[in-house]
Amino acid sequence: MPHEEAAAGLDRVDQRYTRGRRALVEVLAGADRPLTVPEILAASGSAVPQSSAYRSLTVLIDAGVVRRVTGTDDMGRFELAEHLRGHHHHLHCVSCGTVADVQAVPRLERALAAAAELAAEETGFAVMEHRIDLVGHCSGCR
Amino acid sequence: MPHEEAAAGLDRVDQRYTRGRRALVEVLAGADRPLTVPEILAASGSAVPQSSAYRSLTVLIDAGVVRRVTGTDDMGRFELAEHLRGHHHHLHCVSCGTVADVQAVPRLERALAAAAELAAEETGFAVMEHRIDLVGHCSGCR
DNA sequence: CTTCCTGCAAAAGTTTTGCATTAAC
DNA sequence: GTTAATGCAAAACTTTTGCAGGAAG
Repeated sequence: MPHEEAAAGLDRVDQRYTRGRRALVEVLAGADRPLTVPEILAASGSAVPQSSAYRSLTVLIDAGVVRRVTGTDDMGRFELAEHLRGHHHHLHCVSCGTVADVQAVPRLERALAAAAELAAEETGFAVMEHRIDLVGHCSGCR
Repeated sequence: MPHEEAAAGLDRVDQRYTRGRRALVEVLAGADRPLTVPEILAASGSAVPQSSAYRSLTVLIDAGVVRRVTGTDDMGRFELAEHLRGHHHHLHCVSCGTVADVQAVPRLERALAAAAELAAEETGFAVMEHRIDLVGHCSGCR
């Protein structure tokens, strides 16, 4: 259970670990892929109203507990942050929009880190993280 | 001018290259980064109404002329397809949401292509394209 | 107790759709 | 001339916000 980490993260930004926020973390911890807000609401059994979900997700992102992922459509998808979930990348399905998790490949990670640094130098961009996404058709949509 | 390519692409999917669609292609051809729909509308001087812009962009994507990019926020951003614009990647600014283009690095591209193939084998995903995005703060937001 | 979070409802913003008109071929 | 794209207006959908009530520390 990632509750300790979540509590610690919230504490860092002077936020409380309330019942609603705990429910959100629990839903995300039980998912094997990033979830949309409608999916989160359904999974929590209407224990969390929309507005609180959006507000709490924003807070959790701020606390470094949750990460927002954008797919091929423009619908917010949410997952636990890397230190709670492990480093991985995403497969985006162009037909149904679903995002699936995929394990990171160490060799690729090293190459990427180097390239990101290079790109940062060239552009004056302060790089915080990199993303590699593979886009295509998931097994269900083929 | 990418008009010939656009016309050809539309022809392939039995679509007409109309005045409105030409205007959209022209706006995107003149941009150095992916644009949101509001930005596109502003740039075209209200020559294209919202609904037509969305409808035409969908058609142009279908024709392989335009590509949709998703940033850190959930707002659609559009740019010309790779064969009209050249291969490149994106820098996403987490504070203002702007997406800037960045030239691709050949060495990295090779590593990525190999990794994408590997990931495809492991997951049963039919990979169509890969994306590398760097996320951070742009020079204006630092 | 005091402060912050929640919940409802309504607003704001982007994207989609129906239908009559207009333009493309 | 026929078919398909457009333009307007209004709907649908996700996300944001105001404000009174309730929970957390």
